[in-house]
Amino acid sequence: MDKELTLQASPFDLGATLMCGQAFRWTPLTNGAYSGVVRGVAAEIRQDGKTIHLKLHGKKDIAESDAMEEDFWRSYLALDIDYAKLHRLYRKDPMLKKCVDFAPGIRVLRQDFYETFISFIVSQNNNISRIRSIIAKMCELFGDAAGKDSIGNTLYSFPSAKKLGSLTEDDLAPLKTGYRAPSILGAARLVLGGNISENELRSLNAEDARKKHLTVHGVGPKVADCVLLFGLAKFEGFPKDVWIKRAMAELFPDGLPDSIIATAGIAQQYIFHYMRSEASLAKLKVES
DNA sequence: AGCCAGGACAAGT
DNA sequence: ACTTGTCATGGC
Repeated sequence: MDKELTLQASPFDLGATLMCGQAFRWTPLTNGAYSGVVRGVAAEIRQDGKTIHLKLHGKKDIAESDAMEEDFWRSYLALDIDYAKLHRLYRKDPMLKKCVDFAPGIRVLRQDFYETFISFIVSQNNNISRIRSIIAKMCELFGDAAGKDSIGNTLYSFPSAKKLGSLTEDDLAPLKTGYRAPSILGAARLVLGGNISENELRSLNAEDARKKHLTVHGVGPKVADCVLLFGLAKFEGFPKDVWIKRAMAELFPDGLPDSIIATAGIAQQYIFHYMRSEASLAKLKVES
């Protein structure tokens, strides 16, 4: 089944939102669109001003999935959240204003819990480029063909917990995930066995959901907060990776205002993107 | 060619 | 409760 949708979004920056490091499965095409697979649905998405165009392809088994529906994508892209209001709050702090103003169109996506859980276990002590390539290969080897993008590349779904959990470390070897391999398999098996349950986690408050995550081997404070934020839409999650630690030390020595605690993770994404962008600009300057 | 990366963990203070 | 060494791999 194929379907096209349009959505209205403002403020919104599709490219920055998909490529800022919160999601690893969107690929820029030469025509300015991005291709990816979300819940088994092969999608191509592009932005034209305030309009978002979506081309969806769902094979028979998922043609009835809610991921083929407009409401799903409105939620996925966080278009139901009043970002203008959040921006007004964040801009009360001068440094946070600077971060927001650098890329105000970034939104925190509501991604699939299980995919986020596995993906951020892969992410530990790893760089975004390599995380993307590892996950791409994982999907190619163990996922299912979900469709093709407009230039003919086959798009693969994220492998199910059932599939991933049935693998051995030898099976995973081609991914070169190093010491993370046991954690990846273990996490998939926890989901498969119901010990880690999306429904249960959603019913918990952020603090308890975080504690639950910390019981999983390979999941520490940073990954736990990424899953809370990106996979469970618990916006209190505030992942502290090396960039954020650097930003807190250099840009926010007095900490962040208490007023943002409930949505700290959304603010975090502006800080993260600002910090990484500033660093790459500085590097360019040195090399010239 | 090294340094670094959306870190976690165990062992040691 | 904090600090430190170690871990596999490849991007840059």
